Amino acid sequence: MNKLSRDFYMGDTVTTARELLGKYLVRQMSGNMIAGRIIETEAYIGAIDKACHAYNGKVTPRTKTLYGPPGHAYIYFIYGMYHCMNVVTEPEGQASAVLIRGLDIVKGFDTAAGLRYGTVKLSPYQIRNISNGPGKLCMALDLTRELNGCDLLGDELYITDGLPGVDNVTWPVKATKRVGIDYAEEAKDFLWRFI
DNA sequence: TTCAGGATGTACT
DNA sequence: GTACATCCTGAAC
Repeated sequence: MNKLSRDFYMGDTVTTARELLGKYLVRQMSGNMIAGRIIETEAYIGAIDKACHAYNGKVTPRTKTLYGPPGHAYIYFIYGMYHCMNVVTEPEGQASAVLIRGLDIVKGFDTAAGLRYGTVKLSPYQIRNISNGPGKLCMALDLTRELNGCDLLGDELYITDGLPGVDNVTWPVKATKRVGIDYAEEAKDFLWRFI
């Protein structure tokens, strides 16, 4: 397993979004580790994307991280109760990021279940829904604003191209329209969502 | 199995 | 005051 390098995040955001599929998001906590395969992403590019919080050079306390150097986590609070996690891409000064929308938990399932539901005994319905959405995966991995701006080349939260004992899986990549952003007008039609 | 409605903090008008 | 990169619950098919 190798951590993805800073260079990986430096390039084009849409390309990075596609390449993040199948990679592993790893969360290290005291004594516990949770890892999940990335199965769904979306690209957000501040300069030209009305859906992005930082569209047209907007800077707010919330979006500040987006302008920072690549390879950092941008975690924000939405709808009053949920978090979403992005990976900051492109060089410092470019407000671009890849939203992680879906994960397949491959390590530390019980720990993730405890964080998300408060129990390790889950119904099939709960197992299916443990991390198949941006808000859900943040609950399962305990991603909060505490980790906003966290360096993905550090030890607490990072992304690798493989894990010991876990087979890499590949499957056809689909590019689709993004969801939940109808207000963004023409930007909602960009094929920037990858499954 | 799908659907409508509510919860709720932050940022922007 | 309004809208938001969401999810869960409960009700109807």
